Amino acid sequence: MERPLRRDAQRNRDALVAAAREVLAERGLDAPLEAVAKRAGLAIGTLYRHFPERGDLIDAIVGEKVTGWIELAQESLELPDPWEGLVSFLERTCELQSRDRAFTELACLSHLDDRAEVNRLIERLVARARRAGSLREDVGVTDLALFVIANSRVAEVDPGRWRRHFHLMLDALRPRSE
Amino acid sequence: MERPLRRDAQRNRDALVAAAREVLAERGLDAPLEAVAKRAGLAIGTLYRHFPERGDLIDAIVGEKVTGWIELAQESLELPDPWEGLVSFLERTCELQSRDRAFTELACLSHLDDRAEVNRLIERLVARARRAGSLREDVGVTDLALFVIANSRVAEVDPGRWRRHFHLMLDALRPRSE
DNA sequence: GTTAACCTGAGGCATCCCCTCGACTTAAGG
DNA sequence: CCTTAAGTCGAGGGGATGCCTCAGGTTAAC
Repeated sequence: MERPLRRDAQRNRDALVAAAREVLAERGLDAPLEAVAKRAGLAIGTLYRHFPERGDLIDAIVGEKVTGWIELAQESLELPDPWEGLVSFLERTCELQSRDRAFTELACLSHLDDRAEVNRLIERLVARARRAGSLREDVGVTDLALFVIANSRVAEVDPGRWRRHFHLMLDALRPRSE
Repeated sequence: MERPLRRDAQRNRDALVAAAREVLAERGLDAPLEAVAKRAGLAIGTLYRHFPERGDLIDAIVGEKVTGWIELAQESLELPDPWEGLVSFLERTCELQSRDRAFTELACLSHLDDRAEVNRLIERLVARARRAGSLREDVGVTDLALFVIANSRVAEVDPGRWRRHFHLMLDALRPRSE
């Protein structure tokens, strides 16, 4: 049923996806599709041939990013030390934000269904860290969300300094008396 | 030389400035001027009669906001307790951000000349708090700027919770051992 | 060589915001 | 009142930007 794409068509399709990754990272989820085509060195018509609806291309990229984020959370859960696990997740999330505007948008500004999955994992990261006494007792998932949201602007405005801010915030998460 | 405005003209001019305050607070510094006219219940032509260049109206509002911010810093410096002074400044700044998008933009995203004045005052707030031992030694003006920048996004995305985030951040500013 | 698949990019459409200007309205002074 | 200069109105011209289509030229594949 599914005829394979002609070789050049396949190459172009791949180029479009790669270009979309770059452009969305730079300009966010509603970057103009013409910028994507241009980056891929193709005409806008070609883009529409492969992805007739705006959603098609964007969805592909968003899917990738969400999957990547979920994997990140899972890997962090597998780290033996609970505190390190939590820090690893937060730090790498913040780093993604500093380099990928589209990721930032879906991480803190949108309300995807897929976020539910990540939220569950974050809850486990938090519960584990708290049980180990590494996290302030009154800090919950919501607070970490605020944390990530806060970083999104810092990373945007001053990409060279988000890490400094990040470490200050981490200090706020530790229990008061050691 | 300066004929006074006709009474209705003066009333309209005032209405425009008031409308601009509201609209800029809601939509940021580059809100469409037509929204301002509409809010004032006037036609766009009237707005242009009073403020022939875009800058004229915006500048008036920006001026107000900067002045207000400087006054806030001065008041905070006059509080007897250094830590309270710093907190007061930060908290009221964050609160302004939560209600005024134009303020947010000029407070963390732009590079006005007038910011110099505020920066000097902030430096004094910081120096004073540190001398009193209320502030972590390694925290400087830059860190507070990041703090304010961070809040701007939190206040935008989740206006009901910026205060919670604010208090967590304050904890990060205190010296480690009490 | 044939042909179906593919590529191209100018251009029509829509949205948004800028600002102007000629016709109309009204405050203010006599 | 009446005059008139000051003020108001809002349709509309102009420029950006982005979406998407389609007629005509190109090329992979057999």
